[in-house]
Formats: sequence, C-alpha cells, structure tokens
Amino acid sequence: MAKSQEILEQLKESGHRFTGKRKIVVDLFIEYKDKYLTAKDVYEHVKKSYPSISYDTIYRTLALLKQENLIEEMEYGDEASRYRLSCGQGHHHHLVCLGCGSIKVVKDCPMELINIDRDDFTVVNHRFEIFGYCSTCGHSNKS
Amino acid sequence: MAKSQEILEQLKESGHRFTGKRKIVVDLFIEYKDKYLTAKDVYEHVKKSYPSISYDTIYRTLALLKQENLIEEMEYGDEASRYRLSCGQGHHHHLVCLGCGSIKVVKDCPMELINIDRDDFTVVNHRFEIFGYCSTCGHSNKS
DNA sequence: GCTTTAAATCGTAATCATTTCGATTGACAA
DNA sequence: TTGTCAATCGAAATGATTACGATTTAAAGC
Repeated sequence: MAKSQEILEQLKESGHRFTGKRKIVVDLFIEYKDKYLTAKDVYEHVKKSYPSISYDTIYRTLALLKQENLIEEMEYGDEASRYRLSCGQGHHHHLVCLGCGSIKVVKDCPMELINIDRDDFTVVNHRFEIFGYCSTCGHSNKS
Repeated sequence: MAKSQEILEQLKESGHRFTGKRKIVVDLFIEYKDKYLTAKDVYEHVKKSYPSISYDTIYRTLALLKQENLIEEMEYGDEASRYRLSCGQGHHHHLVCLGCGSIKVVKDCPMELINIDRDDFTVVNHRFEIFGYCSTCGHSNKS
C-alpha cells in the first residue's frame, strides 16, 4: 500500500495521472511480486473493480509502467507476453518457472563471461533466460 | 541443388512426400543460408512459382522442417518468427544482425559458464541470443 | 500405365494477442 | 468551479498464425 502509493507518486512526478485503475494494476503487481502475469491476467483482475475496463487501458498502462521501469516484460515462445514488478535497477537475468511463473534472479551476466569479436559486431542488446521448474513445481512436465 | 535433394530425401525417409513446393522452400533456405527469413518472406517467394500457395502450406512446411531439425526458429520481441537453415547438430548460440538478419555462430554456452543452484531449480531449457549490427550494417539504428 | 488413398494443398474463415480510433470521461491545475 | 488534455471506453482493425472442409496429387501397389 505504501509501496503502490510511492510508485504512483513517481508516475505523477513524470507527468502522468493518478487513477484508480492504475492503482489496482500496480497493487496487483505488488501482490504477485515474484510472478509473471499476462495482460489477460491483469485485465481479468481489474474487471472485478471496473467491469467496463478496456484492453486499450490495460496495454497502455503496461506500456507506461514498463517505460517508467516499474515493470519488466518477458516473452516465451509464441505465448502472450508476461509482466512482473521490476526487481531493481541493476542488470540481471532470470530463472523462470514454467509451472507457476515464479522467477529467481541470476546476477551473473553471460555477456561478461563470453568472448565475442566486438570489432566485427556492434552489440546493442542481448537476451538470456533459463526455463525450468522451481522446487515447488518439481520435476514434472519436462519439454 | 544436391543439398536440397539430400534434404528432401531425408524427409522422404521419415515418411513425408517430395513436393515441388517443399523443394522451393528448401532451396530458398539454402540460398539464404546465413539469414533468418519470416514466414511471409517464404510465402512471397513460393508465390512466384505457385501463385495459389496458401499460408497453411507455408506454416505446415516450416513446422515440418523444424520438426525434422532442418531449420531453426527464432523470435525477437513481438515481431514475426524467423527461420533459417539448421547450422548443425551441436548446441550453439547466435549473434543476430538487426539490420539484415544475418547470423554468426557463438560456440560458448552461458549455461556452462554460469553458476546456478540446480537443487533448487530443474533446468529444462534456456535462451541466449545477442542482437546488434554486423560490420556491413554498421553501427546505425541503435535501440 | 492405371488405381487407390492418405498426405498435401487450397481457399477462406477463425483465432488470439495486441493496437487503433473517434467519442466520452475525469484528474487536476488554475 | 471550470477548462483542458490525458485517460478511458467500446468496438473494430490488424497481423501473425491456425483451422477446416473440399480438392488435388505423390507414390505405393497392381
């Protein structure tokens, strides 16, 4: 609650408005702070309080929160994008549970460990994610 | 041509048919063996020879070739999936040029360099790709 | 070569996530 | 309290991909 207030203040400072819908979205991410949620998850949740909520609002809110570095986006295969509360400013990677969507942070970055010829290639971005099952979800459903 | 023949023979051995459309698709991947192509690229190309080609055929052909490990699929952001000729049996990663779609192979795998607690997490998969611009495309269009 | 038949293909519609848009509402600065 | 523009709504559009009933065709067997 204090936390969501803080986040919404931050939005306000960067020239955006404080709305009830945004508060609900932020609260949801805080509640599930160690999980990835889909746009649909968020939509269904907000719908409980605002039955007339539109996907337009959901996607713009997600884009805004992402742009403000308050949430992170992740894609896996051709499934819908998933979002979670930003876990901090430092660069990091994730262990993503395919069962429950929970994540663990990996601090090591392969870009610092790997050797590539940067004269031959200008790196602008990289992607590194590890998928599997957390201890709760066990060893099931191997793919 | 010898190569495409070889690939189509391999398909045949696993119980699939040799069709003119499949040959054209395979030839295309051989011609652009160092680039990623979208389903649409493939569709447009086949359309030249078979104007009535359907996307159904393109996607099933891509799925078949992928299933037979003849091509590899890659996704970047919310753009369309891209495909390229399989570069071999060994595990590897890619430098992907955001300009022209060409790729370079990286033999090092971060999973061998990084330290994670495998008692706490059962790894089933990982993803590691480096995006940027090749020497031909230069340093432009940073994102 | 001719028949057979299941795989492959066609044409088109459906699906699903996401985006767009004109009209309306509402937050908040003055 | 009011004016303005961001935010939202409702609904349709988009773009990639998939699905499906009808038709065609590769290739195995005669």
